[in-house]
Amino acid sequence: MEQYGDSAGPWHCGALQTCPRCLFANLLTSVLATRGRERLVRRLIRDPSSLNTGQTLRREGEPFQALFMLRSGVLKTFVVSEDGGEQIIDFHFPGELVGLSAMGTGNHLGCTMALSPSAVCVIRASDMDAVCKEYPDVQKRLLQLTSREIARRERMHQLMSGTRAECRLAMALLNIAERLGVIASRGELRFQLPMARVDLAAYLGLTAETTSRQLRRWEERNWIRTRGREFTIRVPPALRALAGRHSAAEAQRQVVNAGCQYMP
Amino acid sequence: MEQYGDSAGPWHCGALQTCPRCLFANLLTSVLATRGRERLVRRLIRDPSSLNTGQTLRREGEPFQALFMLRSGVLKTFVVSEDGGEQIIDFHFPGELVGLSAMGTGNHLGCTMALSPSAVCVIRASDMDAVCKEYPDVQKRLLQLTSREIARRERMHQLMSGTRAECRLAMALLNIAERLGVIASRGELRFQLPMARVDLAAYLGLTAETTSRQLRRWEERNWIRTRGREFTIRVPPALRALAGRHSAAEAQRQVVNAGCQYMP
DNA sequence: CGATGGTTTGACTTACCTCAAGAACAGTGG
DNA sequence: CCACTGTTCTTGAGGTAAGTCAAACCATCG
Repeated sequence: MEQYGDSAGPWHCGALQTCPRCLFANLLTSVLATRGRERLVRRLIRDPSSLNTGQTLRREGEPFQALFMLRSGVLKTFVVSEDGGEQIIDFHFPGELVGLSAMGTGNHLGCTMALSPSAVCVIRASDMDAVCKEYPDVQKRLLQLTSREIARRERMHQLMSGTRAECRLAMALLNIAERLGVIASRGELRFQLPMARVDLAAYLGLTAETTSRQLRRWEERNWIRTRGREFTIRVPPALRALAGRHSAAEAQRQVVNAGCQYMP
Repeated sequence: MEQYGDSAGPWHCGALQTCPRCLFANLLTSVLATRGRERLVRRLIRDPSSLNTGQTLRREGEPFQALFMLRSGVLKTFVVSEDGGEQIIDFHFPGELVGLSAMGTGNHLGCTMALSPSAVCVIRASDMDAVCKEYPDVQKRLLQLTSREIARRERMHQLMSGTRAECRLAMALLNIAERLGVIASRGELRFQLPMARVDLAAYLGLTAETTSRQLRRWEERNWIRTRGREFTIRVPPALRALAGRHSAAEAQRQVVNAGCQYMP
């Protein structure tokens, strides 16, 4: 594995250096030989740059001009409703591509802001276009990623349509841990919650109070441990059970009795 | 405008005939000359086919093998949770592409079922792959559509994170009317609700009872008129107001004071 | 040190869910 | 055509989870 920049976390890497986990891993993997990739990266990443906490990456309604690959830090995308309340559409974690939803419509739905000091690679739309035209495989990979984003949002919808606050919160915490790349040690998941409770609540369609109370209830049961934003999920299976493992292959087979006529 | 097949609705068209509103409009528009398009369509649409109410197009977890373009009818995609309850991920309306979310992961998240007699164009993944390789512009268009799907889901998330049942329902009804292609006559929107109340409720994370009660409340105020599945939105602006027009450009500007450093 | 913004906690209210029973409706078969 | 069954939709009564308002608490930072 290549050498990273200084120690701002596992995802952080030097300015114009090759970036195996971010861009390479997600966009160019198995597309080109190493030599070609490096050249391509130089062409795509024009302005590797950084944001301070609270700085915005883009505003609502702005025209789509670039994709962003988040290297380090965490972002949130939100819209502000008439009454002034924020509705959080999504969080963004290191290694994720930001702005995919704006490619189609041509402008951004919400405002994206840094929740912590963050570094992004800026991939201009025009550059991306040119590269895609030249290397169809890159475009195909981009299509795959975009499709996967829909799948992620579909699962999110599933989560949100579960009425109970418990479920939403449980699932959200597990999801965040996963996207942070947290690895279990002795069965526990330890991580820093990257956003304020209010944000987490707004994301889930809850209030900060309910969130807080729910967390305390779990803490009493020793399922989790919180100290400020320091989180430990001590019994991940408990939360997973709450989140409602929606596989249910058997139950489904009982309900759906009609045959599928296209997929033999 | 070209001649359609028999009168199964505005979207319905003959079997292997050119299909200006469905596939052409969405996937091949402004890509190729008319001659080329027709040939391409023949290559892509292998099995135009139909489903009866209750038949499934695909099951949960099945591998991705084809995209579907819905010509007529309405579909729902859902997963069944452990307790046996359906969670509805999405509805699909004529002219829409079904299965985009499975391209990336390689298999389908939920089960897709017809809510009314439906007709679909089947576009095999292998065919699509080949055509995309040959015509990069087609792939680009597909990417755009996929991206737009994310945007749609993001708005959906926004809707779901609004806690109130009122908002969700209002927004959902307007959304359905829009996707059905309903045009206002004398300011009113009349249409057949294509799904059962239970389904609508499951989609929104509500119960059928709350849905029913909410509708009655609106009916008392003369905002809507329902007779079974026959719907009339008599005062669309009223519902739109409830749905919470989340533009709020001014409010946003107050909240977000940090400058945007990438988009001049 | 006080100011600030995030977090917790409490008391109260309300919106929504649950359960249960009718009412409307469609399809079926006599 | 009319009882039938089953399904969907409505309506009601009652309980509970989650929202609201308000105050106390707790870090962080100037």
